[in-house]
Formats: sequence, C-alpha cells, structure tokens
Amino acid sequence: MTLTNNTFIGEYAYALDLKGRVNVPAKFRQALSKENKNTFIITRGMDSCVWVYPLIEWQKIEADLRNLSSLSNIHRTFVRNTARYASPSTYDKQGRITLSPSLVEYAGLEKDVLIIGMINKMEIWNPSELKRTDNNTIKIDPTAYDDLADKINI
Amino acid sequence: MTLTNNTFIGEYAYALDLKGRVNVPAKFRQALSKENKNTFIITRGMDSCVWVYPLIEWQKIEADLRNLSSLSNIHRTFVRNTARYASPSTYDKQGRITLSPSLVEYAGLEKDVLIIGMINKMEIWNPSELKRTDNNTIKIDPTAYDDLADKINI
DNA sequence: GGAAGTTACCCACAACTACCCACAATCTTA
DNA sequence: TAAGATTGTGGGTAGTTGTGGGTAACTTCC
Repeated sequence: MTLTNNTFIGEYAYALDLKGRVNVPAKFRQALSKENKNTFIITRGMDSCVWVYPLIEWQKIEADLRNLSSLSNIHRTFVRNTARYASPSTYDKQGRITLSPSLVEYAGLEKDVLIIGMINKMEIWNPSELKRTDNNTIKIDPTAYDDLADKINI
Repeated sequence: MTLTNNTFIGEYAYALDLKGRVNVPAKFRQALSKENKNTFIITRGMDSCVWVYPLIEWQKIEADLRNLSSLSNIHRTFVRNTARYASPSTYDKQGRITLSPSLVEYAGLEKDVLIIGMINKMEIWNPSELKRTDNNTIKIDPTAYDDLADKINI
C-alpha cells in the first residue's frame, strides 16, 4: 500500500547505527522513487530536529532562493543560512540514509530516533527532545491553535 | 551522488595549503564538469569571502553587466568593481583550485576554511569571519529576515 | 642568457564513504 | 500454520576523496 504522491504522514521508530545511518520508512520510499531519483535533501529543522525533503519539494525552495540577488545583504544571509546546512543524499540498497555527525549533534540524536511525516517532508527526532518541544509550544500560547481554526477545516 | 544542475548547497571544511590550494567539494565538481569545461570564475565576495562561480552562472552576470550603460556613474563603478577582481581558473587532477595571495588576504583566509554552497555559486570563508558577519547581519534587521522566511515557505 | 622565483602537473598515501552481503524479525499469502 | 517475501540492523571491503610534497616547465629580472 503506497502513499499519496510525495505526501508524508505517520510516525516510525528506528535505530540510528554507529555509522550515522537511519532507515527511511518503507512507505515513504515508495512514494519517492520515481520523480525524485531516490534523492533527498537533508538539513537542519527549525526545531531541534532534522528535516528531510524529497528532491521535488526542495527544488521549489531552491527556485525561490535563486531569485534573491546577492547584492542585498539580508538576501545573502538568508540564502547562506538556508543552503549551508542542506545536503543531498540517496538511500542505500537497504533503504537507509546517512546523517552527518554535525546534523546528529544539532538534533541531539541518540540511538532511538522517531521519524515523523510532515506532509511535504519528514522530520527525524530524538523522542525526548520532541516531547520537550511539544510541551513548551503549547504552554507558551494555549490559544494559538484557535487562530488556525478558520484556515483549516479539520 | 551528484547535485541538481549547477546548484550548490551544503557546508564543507577544508585546509588551505601552503601553495594557496583549496579542495573543491566532490559534489560540486560533478555538477560542473559538463557545460562548464571545469572552469570557474573566482572573485571577491561582497562580504569578507571569496566567490566562486561556475562558468555558466558567471556568463549570466556578464550578460547583465553588458546591459548597464556606462553613461551612468554608478553603473560604471559597479561594472568596474565586479569585473576587475574576477579571474578564471580550473581545478587540478585532485580537484583543487589555487587562490591568489591577494584573494587570500582579502578574505582573511587561514589554514582552516569553510566552503558554503550558495545555490548559484560557492563561498570560501575563514570560519571566524563568517560567524562575525552572520551575527551582525541578523542583528541589523531581524524582521526583514523573518519576512523572507515567511515568503519562501520553507 | 642564466639564476631565482613562481606556477602547473604528477604521484603517494591516509582517511573516509558508499556499496555489498548477511541475517534476524516481521508481515503476507496460500 | 507454514513458506515466502519484505523490512530493519550490523559489519566488511573496495573505491573515492582530501592532503602533502616533488619535479618539470615557465616567468621575471638582472
């Protein structure tokens, strides 16, 4: 049973091995193989996690970045900070991607990791880090969800 | 694993040797070889860094410069300063380019350098210089930065 | 024209990465 | 329930990548 086109949902628990490899959920692999040439773009997430984009999704971001002229100081900085932590990767014959030591450190990943579908990308978390982030966010602004209510008809 | 067409992303740490040579990240080399005839245009960056364009990207800039009339003072100055520091270069059999002493001095490069993918070009930095520039820019105008992030929909 | 300095090309080696194989655990199907 | 297929995890190895240094060709300057 494969997923909708390039759409990631669900939660999966895997082990990060000593070489920095993590499994990509089988369901996600199938949704990716054709147009994306088995390629992901791996980068820092905005929380303490790793973001993994399928090539097609990343190319949308890339196209936007291309339109920012380096004559502008703030544009340069933005392009740099977006591009700098990203790197392409394919999964191996067993369906795993390799995370760089610097990404593992950034996200505070240990042996047990959680992969979460985020519709257009997936996230890789240290489970305890996720729990903390989650608690904090909702504590800061308990009514934040309410503002979304008229945008999303759940 | 090769990159998207002529697109540079990621961050790589290398050593500048006594002869002024730096490695070009293997991933960048592959994206370049065909249309670009292994040729780069190396020049001063707008921050304290070195910019390295693949030939194809540089030719786009050249085309734009051709359209700036020399009747305008500011145009003349801009064309002059863009053209004067640029020089072509190829990488050697081991994949390294040689930087001129004047560029090394301009960017304040020492032994450890950081190469950063900037979508249409790459930058060569002294890591401590980069940290300073980065902090300053975001401090100057944090909301402009957020506006960009919002527009690009990362 | 010859010496000194500079540049470009070549070789060598250490470190790392990607690829391959193996096997256990889980799921599917008959 | 048993057999086969798929999925998740570990480790070995060949090939690639990064770095240093040597030598020959080419410039520059007296």
